[in-house]
Amino acid sequence: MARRSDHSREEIRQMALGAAETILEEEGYKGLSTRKVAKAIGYTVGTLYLVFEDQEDMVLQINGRTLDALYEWLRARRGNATASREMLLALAEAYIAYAETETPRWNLLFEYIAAEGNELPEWYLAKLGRVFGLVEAALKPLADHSLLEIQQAARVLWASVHGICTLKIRHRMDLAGGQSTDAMARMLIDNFLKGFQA
Amino acid sequence: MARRSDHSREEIRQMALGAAETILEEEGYKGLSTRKVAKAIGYTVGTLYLVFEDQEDMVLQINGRTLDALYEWLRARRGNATASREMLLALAEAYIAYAETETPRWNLLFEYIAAEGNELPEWYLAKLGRVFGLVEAALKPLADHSLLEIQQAARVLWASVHGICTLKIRHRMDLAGGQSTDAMARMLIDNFLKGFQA
DNA sequence: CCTTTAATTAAACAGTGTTTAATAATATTT
DNA sequence: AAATATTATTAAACACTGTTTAATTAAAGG
Repeated sequence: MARRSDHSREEIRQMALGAAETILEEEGYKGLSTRKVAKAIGYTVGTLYLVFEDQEDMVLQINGRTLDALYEWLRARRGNATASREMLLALAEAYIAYAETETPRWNLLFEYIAAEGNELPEWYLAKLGRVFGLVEAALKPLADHSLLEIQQAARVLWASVHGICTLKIRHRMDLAGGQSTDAMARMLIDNFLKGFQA
Repeated sequence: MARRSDHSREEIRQMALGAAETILEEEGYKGLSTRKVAKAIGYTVGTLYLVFEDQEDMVLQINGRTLDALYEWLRARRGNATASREMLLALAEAYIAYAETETPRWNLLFEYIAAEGNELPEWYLAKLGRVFGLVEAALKPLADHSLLEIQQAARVLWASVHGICTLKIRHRMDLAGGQSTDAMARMLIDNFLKGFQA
């Protein structure tokens, strides 16, 4: 067959991404394959290569949608506290909850490692920046710091929460003295903020 | 052929792990395959399955050796400062340096995700605990805290440094306001400690 | 109606992890 | 020493994987 045009390219792209997300959820990120995605949308692998450069590109586009979803998830859960501390705690808990709820998608977010030299595309960095922005916004009330300092603190804090989340989800912290991930994030934020505001 | 017994099982295991590490270094963790390892040591895949349960088991054993190497690396570089801050900074910088120097091996350390339910084996958790122990030791001089508090702080701090390292190496922080990873770790440790000691 | 265009597929290639039965070199027993 | 039992090792198969290719076929343009 040829030129069925049952669906536009954009439609196929969206269908593929949707199908990939379903497979991801059901079989984990190692169960994701081009053939499965193609079959799920009633096409062949060849068609996928009309819409994605290669599998890495597909993963990157899934990750783009995940970043959007994560942004909305965090925004909906950050609360409306005026105090930095409360908002940061809410963001951290929301981030951890997202990782626990959507573990395979969250894993895929970090599975993709830009191969030597080929950096992440602009549109992807923009989505990433939007997420960081939420943390920056929460830190803004601390007026006695420059914008740069706040940007940097946001990155440090966010990366740290992410690290706690990672080690917990990958079972790297099943050792003695086990606190909950939330408690660890709280310990981090409380102590960091005390130091940052001093 | 059969029963050559050129090498004992244990010898084959060691040879395989060594070969795997070389491949890892040269081709990254996606270039690692059972067939390549087998070929490198002059055997066939079948022989590998006499020595490893499956590829996941092989990865876990590589990771075990990486944890040992990391432990020695950190121990050799932590310095002999009496102050917690200086030792923690040295540890953090050493950890980041290790990740940058041995990126593929370090990546593999977190690529292995225990499949639903099957937890990490005891011997692996022990090796992990030994690494955490270095951080705990650095925090011990802060006498005004219980052992439990120190254990918890060690985990929080270590996870946080790891998070910074991850986001940097996976290019998730190529955004405005770029500080060096070391500077971020310093910011983290300084602020956290100020809060923790208060 | 015929020709051009391009969407779609089937098939191939080279690789992967893993399992199987066959092979051949060593131990053990006779 | 010869025959037998054992087992290390391999070759081949199976069912996958990502990716590329040429062939097909439906629709668009003239």
